Amino acid sequence: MGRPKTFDEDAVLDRAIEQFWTTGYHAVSVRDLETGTGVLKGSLYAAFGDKRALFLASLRRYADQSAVQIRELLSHGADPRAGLEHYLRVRGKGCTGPGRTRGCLLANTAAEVAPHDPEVRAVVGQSFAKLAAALVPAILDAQEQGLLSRRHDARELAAHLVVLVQGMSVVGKTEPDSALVRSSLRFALSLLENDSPEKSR
Amino acid sequence: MGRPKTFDEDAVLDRAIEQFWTTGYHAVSVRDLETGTGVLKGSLYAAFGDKRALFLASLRRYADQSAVQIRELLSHGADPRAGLEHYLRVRGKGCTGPGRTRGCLLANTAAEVAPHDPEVRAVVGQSFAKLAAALVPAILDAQEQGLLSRRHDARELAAHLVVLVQGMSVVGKTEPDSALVRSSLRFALSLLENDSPEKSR
DNA sequence: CGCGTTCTTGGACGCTCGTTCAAATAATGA
DNA sequence: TCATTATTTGAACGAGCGTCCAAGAACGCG
Repeated sequence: MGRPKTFDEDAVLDRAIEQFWTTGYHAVSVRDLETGTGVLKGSLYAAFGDKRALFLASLRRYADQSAVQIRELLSHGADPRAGLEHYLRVRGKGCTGPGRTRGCLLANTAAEVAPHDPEVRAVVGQSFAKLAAALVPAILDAQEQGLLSRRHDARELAAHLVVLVQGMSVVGKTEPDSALVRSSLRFALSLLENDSPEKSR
Repeated sequence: MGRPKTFDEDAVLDRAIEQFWTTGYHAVSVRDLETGTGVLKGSLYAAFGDKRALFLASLRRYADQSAVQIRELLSHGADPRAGLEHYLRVRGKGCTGPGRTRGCLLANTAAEVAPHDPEVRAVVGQSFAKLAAALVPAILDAQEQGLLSRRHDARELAAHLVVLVQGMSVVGKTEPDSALVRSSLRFALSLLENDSPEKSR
């Protein structure tokens, strides 16, 4: 009953994600969101609440999509080590090149909004923790299969990779094709090479 | 001649740095800067131009201070390797703990402003490049003295550390004492341990 | 065909933003 | 002492912000 909605909420969130991602939370106005999503402000407020609530919904959706994507990327290659390498390569390519200076919405939000909004902070923090948690089993599997050196602790390596990826997404925003990002990516890939003389079990 | 200035421009910049650092560029208003610096807006505009120019001046000052600080930190210990370790430790501690969720102004700016302002982007990008360039000789020295494995290319390791430090400062903004930051720091420190079986020359 | 209900539409509100500027103030040199 | 010059001061401005809401429009149902 009643007049039907003329838009799909998830589709609107996807458009809002794009805007918050490329422009930042404070720099995007509700009028911008109006034209960007194609939904008039009145309807936006009716559907989502206020600007902050719309942002939180967008952020949560982005975080969920990231969690799904990392699982896809990790299961890409022939073995766990190849999955890890693929994840790093995709994340690295994602923040170099023209039009690739948006970085990662989670990193952008961590920098701009997180310290001043506990709810936002929780979403971003938990998302980072989830990313790291998703890397750990891949690392352990690779180590058990003798594809990856046991020199490093799996949890520490996972944390390191998460922090590194966020760093790449931030440093990459200063240049369309950052030499720093490319070099640090190459270094990270070298960490995944099994240069240990140990045998697999 | 004329009425003398009642404030020191550098001191005002230091206060402005604090505000932009903790609150972000867009979220700080000129009224905030007025109260924060103790200088009325009319004088701020007379001395620095507009808000963006004041921000750029603050950012450049911060970047200069960072360049000085990294040299101090690197020359801290007994040898180049100890200097690198000290640099990492200080940067790591700097983004964990209560009241330490401001991160790094350069990283914050890279995330929030850099993509939309070429001049800002240049300052931040060059600053990152300078940090990496400052790390290279320390790494090379440590390798030549047999204190650091030659397994890794010095330039790549330097880039990696810069990106990692920026990543720590971003991830650290989501928690007062981030386990991810601590773990990734521990991992980075393990990279600096000379576990290579090679002899120094 | 009304009736109830839900969503859309866009004008309006109060507020704060960044910026400007004329008047007031405090120093200098003659 | 007084004209000159540089700085301070705070009121004022237009623009844009986020938010609200009354009126209109589109549906299902009896």
